[in-house]
Amino acid sequence: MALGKDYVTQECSIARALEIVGERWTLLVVRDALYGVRRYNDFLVHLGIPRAVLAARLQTLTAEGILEKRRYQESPPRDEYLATDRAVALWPTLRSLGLWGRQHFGEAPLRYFRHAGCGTELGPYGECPACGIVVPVKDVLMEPGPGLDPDPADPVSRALLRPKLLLRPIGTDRV
Amino acid sequence: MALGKDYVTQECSIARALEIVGERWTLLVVRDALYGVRRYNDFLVHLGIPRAVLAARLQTLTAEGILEKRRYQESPPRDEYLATDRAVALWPTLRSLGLWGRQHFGEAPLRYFRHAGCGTELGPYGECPACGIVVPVKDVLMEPGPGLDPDPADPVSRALLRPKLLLRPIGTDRV
DNA sequence: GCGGTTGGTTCAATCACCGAACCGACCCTG
DNA sequence: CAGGGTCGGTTCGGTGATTGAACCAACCGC
Repeated sequence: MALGKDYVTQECSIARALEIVGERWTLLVVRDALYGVRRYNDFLVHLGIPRAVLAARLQTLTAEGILEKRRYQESPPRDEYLATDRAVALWPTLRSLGLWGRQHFGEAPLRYFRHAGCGTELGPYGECPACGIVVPVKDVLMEPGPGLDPDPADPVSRALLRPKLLLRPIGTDRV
Repeated sequence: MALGKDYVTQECSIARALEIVGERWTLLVVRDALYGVRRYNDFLVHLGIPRAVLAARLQTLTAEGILEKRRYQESPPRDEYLATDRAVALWPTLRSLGLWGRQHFGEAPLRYFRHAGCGTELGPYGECPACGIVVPVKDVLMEPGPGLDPDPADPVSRALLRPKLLLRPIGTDRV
């Protein structure tokens, strides 16, 4: 975020956070990372983001320690971007933001998030009402809801139709 | 948010939410509204936002039902912008975002948020650890922390140095 | 040798944001 | 009743970010 003026005058942790994740697309990239998207091309087709912007966001997110660039094969050299603890720590924010969007502007739920251990749907703060604990992100099970297009075009959306644990890499079933 | 391309392809409540509050400055305007800022000029000096951008944000936030424009005096005609339920519903998001910013990128806490009833500092989800309840926004007491500039320039920041309940209008002690 | 995949970079056009100036309605003061 | 101040904007030129399309390079499999 640097558009002539940043939020430096704001003495506020919210402003500090928005300096880093407040740019366009950035929070959606983090969301996808938590959903298990890891590769440049998968982010690209799933988000419909311009390539240059995606490259810039991945770079700043990596520089800020929110994603981690890791080589997963040597020949040809290929890197993937993994969600770090800082990205995982954004889960409550993303969860409450999504809940707000659905309750005030959405219709049918698009995705359900459950406690993988017991199947109970998460409460507003990511807690499991049945178990009385805050569910770790890796134990959150994501399932498609009724509002979701059952036959999306891109393979990443299609992979996300199947129930999956957050942070687990998507199995795109590439051909 | 309309820059040639919006987030319409995203079937996601987070994307829906970001369409509305994802633009630059928007979440800071909502934050200020929760802090008790109500007037155009107070937003202006506190945020340091360009006038045209502020006018645009206030208009869209009003149109989306997040703020409510209300006349508070007739002559000269003056309006104020009040936080609606939709703005209040963003409190968990702002709270967790601010917490994330402080824990990962901040140093000393800038503001404390306490349960007005018992004085206990709020937990990460806006709950009172002592009382075991989620504290309603109007019962949240905001107090300055050690990291805050003790003598800020603008009168709104100065007014926010005193402990105050969220949503209560700031007393700017205007001359 | 050829086409395909992956992960980018470059570039012109467009759009949003910035800062400063201007404006109109109203008030208060002398 | 003229002059200055406040409040809540609008207008406008300049700058910077975003976009979409094109290009590119390394490598693979055939």
